[in-house]
Amino acid sequence: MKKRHLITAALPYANGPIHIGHLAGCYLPADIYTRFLKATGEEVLFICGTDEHGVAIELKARKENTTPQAVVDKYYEVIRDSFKDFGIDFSHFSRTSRPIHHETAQAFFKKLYDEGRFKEIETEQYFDEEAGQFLADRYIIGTCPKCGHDHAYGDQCEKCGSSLSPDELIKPHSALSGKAPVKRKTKNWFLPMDEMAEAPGFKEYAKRVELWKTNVKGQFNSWIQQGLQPRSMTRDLKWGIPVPVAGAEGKVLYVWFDAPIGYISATREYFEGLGQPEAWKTWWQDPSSSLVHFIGKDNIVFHTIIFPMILNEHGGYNLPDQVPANEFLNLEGDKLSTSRNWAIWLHEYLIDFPDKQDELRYTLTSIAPETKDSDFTWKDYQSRVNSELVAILGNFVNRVMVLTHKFFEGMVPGNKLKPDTAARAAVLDAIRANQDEVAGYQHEMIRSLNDFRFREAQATMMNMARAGNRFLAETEPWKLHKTDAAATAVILDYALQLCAQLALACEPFLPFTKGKLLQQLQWEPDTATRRQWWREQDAVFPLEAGHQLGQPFLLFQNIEDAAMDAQRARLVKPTPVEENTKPEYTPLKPEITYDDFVKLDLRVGQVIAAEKVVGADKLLQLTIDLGFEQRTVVSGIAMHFAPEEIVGGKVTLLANLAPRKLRGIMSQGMILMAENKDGKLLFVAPNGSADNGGTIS
RNA sequence: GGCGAGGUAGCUCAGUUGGUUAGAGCGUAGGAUUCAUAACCCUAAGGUCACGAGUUCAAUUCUCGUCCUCGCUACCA
Repeated sequence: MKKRHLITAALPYANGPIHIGHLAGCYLPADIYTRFLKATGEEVLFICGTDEHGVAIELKARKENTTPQAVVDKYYEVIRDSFKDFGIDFSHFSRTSRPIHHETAQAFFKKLYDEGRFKEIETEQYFDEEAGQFLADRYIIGTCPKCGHDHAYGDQCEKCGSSLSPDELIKPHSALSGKAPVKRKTKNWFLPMDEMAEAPGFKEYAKRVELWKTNVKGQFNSWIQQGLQPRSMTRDLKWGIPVPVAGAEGKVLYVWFDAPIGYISATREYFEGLGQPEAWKTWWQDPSSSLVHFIGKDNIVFHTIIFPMILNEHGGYNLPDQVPANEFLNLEGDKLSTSRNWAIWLHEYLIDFPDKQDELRYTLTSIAPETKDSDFTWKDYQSRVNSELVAILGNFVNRVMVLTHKFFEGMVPGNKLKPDTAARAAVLDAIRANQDEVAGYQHEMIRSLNDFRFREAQATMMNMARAGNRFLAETEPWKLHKTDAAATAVILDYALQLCAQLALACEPFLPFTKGKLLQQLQWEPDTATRRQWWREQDAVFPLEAGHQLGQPFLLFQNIEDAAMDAQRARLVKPTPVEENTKPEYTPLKPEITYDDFVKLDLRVGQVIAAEKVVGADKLLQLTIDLGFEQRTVVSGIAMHFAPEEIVGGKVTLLANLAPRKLRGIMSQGMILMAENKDGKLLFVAPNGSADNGGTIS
């Protein structure tokens, strides 16, 4: 065991919020492991932050008509708060747009550059002249040469599944401007990974990979055996960290170069905040520190090959000791998808299930995709909560608390009993047997945690509560109390000590429950007690005779069917990929004459009042000012706009449309709306200061 | 296309360095019980271990092939 443990969790990409798949695959295991190590008294640092660069964020900003900075600012906060709410206990949560990260990443690049580690290679890349930038393969669209699908991407055709290069596409055009891209020469800096794989430091590191999880080892070996190719560490993009080299204007660092370095800059930032600007080096460079990366399976190659290679070439850094990558979590049988909104978002979950963080943590850990993809269903969630958390753990604690209050006024009754009758000897035997059983689980759980088998560890923790329930069934203190109060006292004393151990045991998995349990026990374990239990693996019986317990309350509540039905109803079945990504243009209508057009009386209007139409989901009742008069217009835009956000806005009104009653309200005209491909409505309005009532032609 | 991982009870998952009856939790059925959120506790039923072939005295486990799921894919090997 090394002296200190640096734990990282994959930097979440700041183009959307966090969903249960992220939590189950990466952040929860990392948090459990960190909490476990801390409980044993180890020195631990748990580092994370948002990854805020790259082409996807640039495109999202463009699509939403805002800036990349605004996008990342928004999601940085959402993501940070989600983690906080779920008790993901980072030592520090940073972001890659901070100056300290830019400096760190640039310094890294500069050192490798100055030492001649990169290869400068000139290639031809597709360039969008109108957008003024180079295009990633994914952003070139054209007709698939194999199946004729007219919306194939430059890297792959989603319809027939064939892999493509942009050159193969028929009629290629840019996803940004729609124009045909041209080829331009550009210079980039490549990491000669084939050569670097032969470096002694890397070869030494490769040996330890043999001991890692099969999925990780498999991919690692696959890449090494196939032979590595040089890979560009710079990109022709705008949004990112400028390449700190002369002649590299307009180029940024490849996100996969800069993102892992984010672990380092976040560590630096953390210690600078503590006023110890040099302390980060101990964690990254002292060989007595271990480095563990928690990631999802999509990140294996970067964390097991590219980043270690960069660290090794830079020199002076520790290479990872473990990369326990998980597989993926599905939701109700389908892949999670941010773009298709097939997900359970953490911030939304807490609105519907306030104070039920541990219920989700428990479910996700019990189905964590440790060896293969797994599936989250609301039915399963309900079952885990009701028949495990409520029935086993919550119920055991409640039974013990209620019995103690009933028989001993809520005081720890003490454990002194002589085996002076056969019945009493049997009670003491039962306690001893149960102690042995629980100690077995304790050792097993700690073993599992050390081996990154968190699902198994959590199940073993629950076995302790099961043992508690069995103990009560065997000793039946509610019966015995009528004949032997002294024997009943020792039974409940032991059961309470078991509750205290459960509070210790559930800490990595269920931190909120741990707090509730301690509150009921009116007990706060000191570091030595925790450490003794977790490290030396001795059972501890910390509650002293006469100690006054708190009032019992339920740790968990049953989840009703109705709540699950509501959640399932909320999930929108994802549409097939091609339907969603292919822009569908409505066919043109038959030709009309100018005379047809002039029949329309279009006017500039202004919304001066808006309210929801009672009993209608989609309708807003608007009052439109036309200068010379005010109109009441009922418009089907309530799903897209809140009344208060549109008051004051200019609109285009079709003013001579025959009035029509909608939901009992006479609507005098129609508001013109544009619809984008996501089905979102946008107002069509004059872009200057047009007067209300002005004509439009 | 290539490579990697996976396909084991109704569900979620363990496991097998090849060897008699393949495990757990949940769900289901039966029993027992009433301190406890009709919860707990005990018992039982449930599986040609994706499919086909091969090696072997013996294959769910090793080899090859096929099908399916997921991930990665650097002009793709």
